[in-house]
Amino acid sequence: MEIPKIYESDKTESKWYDYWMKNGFFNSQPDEREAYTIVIPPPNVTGVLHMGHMLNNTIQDVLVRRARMLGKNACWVPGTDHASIATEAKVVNKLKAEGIDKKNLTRDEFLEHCWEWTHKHGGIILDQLKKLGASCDWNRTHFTMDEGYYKAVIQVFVDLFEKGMIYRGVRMVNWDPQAHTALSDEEVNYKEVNSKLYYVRYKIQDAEDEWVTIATTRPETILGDTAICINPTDERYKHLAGKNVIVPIANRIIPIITDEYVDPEFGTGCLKITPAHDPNDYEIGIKHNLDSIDIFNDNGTLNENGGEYQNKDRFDVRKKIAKDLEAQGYLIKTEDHINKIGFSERTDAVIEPKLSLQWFCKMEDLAKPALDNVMNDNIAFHPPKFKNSYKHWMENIKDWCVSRQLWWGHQIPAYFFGKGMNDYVVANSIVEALEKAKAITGNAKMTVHDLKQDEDVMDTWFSSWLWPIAVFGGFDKDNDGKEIDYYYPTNDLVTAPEIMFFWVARMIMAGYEYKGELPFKNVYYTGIVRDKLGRKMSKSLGNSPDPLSLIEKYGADGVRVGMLLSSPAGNDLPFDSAQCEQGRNFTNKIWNAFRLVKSWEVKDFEQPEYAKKGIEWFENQLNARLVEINSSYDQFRISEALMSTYKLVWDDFCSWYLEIAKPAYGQPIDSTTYQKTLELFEALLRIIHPFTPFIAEELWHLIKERPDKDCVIVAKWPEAKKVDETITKGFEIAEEVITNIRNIRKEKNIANKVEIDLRIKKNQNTDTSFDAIIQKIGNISSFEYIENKVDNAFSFIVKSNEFFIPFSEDIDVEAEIAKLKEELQYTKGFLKSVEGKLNNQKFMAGAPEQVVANEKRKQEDALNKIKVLEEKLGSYV
RNA sequence: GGGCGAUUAGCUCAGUUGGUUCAGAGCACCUGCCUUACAAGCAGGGGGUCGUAGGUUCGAAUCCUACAUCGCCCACCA
Repeated sequence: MEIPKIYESDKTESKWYDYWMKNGFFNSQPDEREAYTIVIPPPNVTGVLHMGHMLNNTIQDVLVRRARMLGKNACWVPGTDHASIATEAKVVNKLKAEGIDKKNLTRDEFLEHCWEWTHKHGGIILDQLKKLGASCDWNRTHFTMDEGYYKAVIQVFVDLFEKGMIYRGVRMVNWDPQAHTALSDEEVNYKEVNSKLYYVRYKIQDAEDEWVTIATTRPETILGDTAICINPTDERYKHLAGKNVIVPIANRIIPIITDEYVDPEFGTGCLKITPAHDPNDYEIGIKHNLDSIDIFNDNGTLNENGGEYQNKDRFDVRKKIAKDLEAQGYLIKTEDHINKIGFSERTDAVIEPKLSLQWFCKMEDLAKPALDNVMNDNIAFHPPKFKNSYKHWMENIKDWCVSRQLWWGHQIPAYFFGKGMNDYVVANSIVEALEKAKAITGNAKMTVHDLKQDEDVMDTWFSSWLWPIAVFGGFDKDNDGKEIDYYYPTNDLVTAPEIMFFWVARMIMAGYEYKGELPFKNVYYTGIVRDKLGRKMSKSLGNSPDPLSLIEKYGADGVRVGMLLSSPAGNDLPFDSAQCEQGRNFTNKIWNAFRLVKSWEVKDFEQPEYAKKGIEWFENQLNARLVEINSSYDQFRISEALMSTYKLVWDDFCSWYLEIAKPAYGQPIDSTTYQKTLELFEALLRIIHPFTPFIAEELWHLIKERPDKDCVIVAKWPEAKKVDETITKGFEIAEEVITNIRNIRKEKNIANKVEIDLRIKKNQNTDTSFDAIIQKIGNISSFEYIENKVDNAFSFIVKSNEFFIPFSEDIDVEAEIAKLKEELQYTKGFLKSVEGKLNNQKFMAGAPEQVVANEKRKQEDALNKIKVLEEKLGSYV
């Protein structure tokens, strides 16, 4: 069989992915096995795969694949999120490009465009995941607007409403004037902005040329002022309390009130109050019973209260009004000022605090169990440091504004039967609503046409917080519950810390509210994928490589390894394609190891001692690595599990084992060693499979012909047997001897193919069981233990034993002496420090027994070595 | 403004309750090799007073206190 020298990933990946799919290896049905469940964080339906997804989903796939091999019934549920505001924004833009204005469409027409867009783009990201090797149960693909899911969301809304946990009210909300919708606090990002502080004076009513000056960053809101506020303790202004002032330009009369809230140190110590456009002013307005004048339209232009500025944009008005104030002598001065301004997470528009009628969800009761069960580690965060910010958020949680003035999403199931604020019912369907409305109004003649459903939809997260329950039909009353009982609670959630509040916290709340139980046992937080300059990878910066071309270039396995090489949980991943290159090199290394093994000619003859010993060592070493690997996995230290796997393959197997086992050039290998090597290779393929599934499967089948269902993806994870420390230690000594031999070969320019002799003078009883390996690797023709030192030889010392390589030419005695002296000096220094400790009475009294014993052993070893070195030096004189 | 976390080799990170070979790994780097599985490779090697300053201790990367720098989260100062 001709095997190419380079592993060709593109030829194998789709082949095996199709094969796995065909055999249904990704699919899961409840059975008697233990379930292992992950629900995917559903990506936005209209998105494409980015590097963050790559990292996130690689981790999930690694966990799922290993769980499957551990004999669990692994179920990874994929799906997408309708992403209400993001998708709606995209569709609006797309229509705009086609010359269609959303305003001219009916709701149904617009939704049709949304669905079209969803169907066109929805599958892209899932297909990309397949290229990465994601072993999701695709039969279970869900979408947050699927019929059943939609029903569940409505049902939860109705339920919470009936429990009194959802209410409707006028509140100051974050208004996005571009998307024309309210946003939750979590959807607002605050950024520092250079702005100006305008000092504006207001004339005191009925006074001769008496003025009061306020400082504001938003002069346009003067048109909405309904009071001036001062601190009651402020001596400068005390006398003004109760008087009235005239609002410049608007020429309205407003009162001067006092409130502790005002900081006398800031600005002039006088604050203008605009209850309709500032959250604090709103509070003060309520407290002092002030009027509230809304001056903005929903799109950020001024409304009829804006007078001559009506229909102009808020930022234009700011400039214009500043000029006008100046011209009319109201503007005293302006100062540069840095303040924080809220921006919409989705549209990046400057948020306008705005009074509006919205739906809210009470959080206090929901938050309690969600906080407690994270703090007590019933739900474990990895890394645990995220518990801190989770706690802080949960303890200061505010009610959740769940309504959005959008069309794409789950429409709020409130049905209005009259014009009043409270003339509505909340119901699962319009039929149900009609019954309720009839009951309330006593109007038996009412029909569905008398009902008008609330136009708004719900926040996207109001659907995704139900994900771990809804994907298993947990809200469907007609469902037999077999699925939800079996798969819920899920095991691990892998997600980004950015959505800890948006999503993770709320899933936990929903879990306790609706299942009385946690939704997952572990939350693994990934970091942010950054470029070499430390910038977040994003489409707008154009610094993100295309995942699919990476896969094309390095292979999916190579990319997976590259992503995981240095990404401990919670740490950002500084991405460098060199890491994928390393990953690809790793797959190639395995490939070539396989080529070597397959190239051997096999014959029946007695197994050489070195091979026997090599197998004994490697089996032990494999167990040792397996213990490390399992422990790393159990602690969610995926990068460390990968590194141990990497070393097992590269260092232990390729660099040591294969070099030991391989026959001399042109010579055959004995069948025992050959069979054993294949067995060991299979064990390696199992262990690498979660990280590099494609090449593992390819080699699994190249090793031998197998029945259909015999695939590494469903093979058993190897069992870690007890590690024999004497083997580990013994081999370490052999390694040290071999390294010394290699060094001498290199220093003296003795090619590896030139055989040499080795003589050993034993001064200490050490493990000799790997002598055959030293002989093989060192290419030693004659290997003997002797009593006396050898003249004219290169020499070195390992564990007080002297090794000699006799050489016909004269050796450089001076150099040998210098080397010995140096080593002697070091050892003496070492001894001194050890004896310093042993002579310290406080150390002897305070240190534990074991530590003292160790120091004593170190002393003994050092004394021994000094003796050998001195004798050796003496022999040169 | 409040809180949290970090600072260990050029880079990315390990380092479990202070005490064995505790100063480590991978990559990068340097040297020598196209040796017959792999140059996407092999063999060997250099490199850090563990952010700074104090303190506790027989002993500190590890514990304590300040300070410095960076990052994250939260927050209504106009």
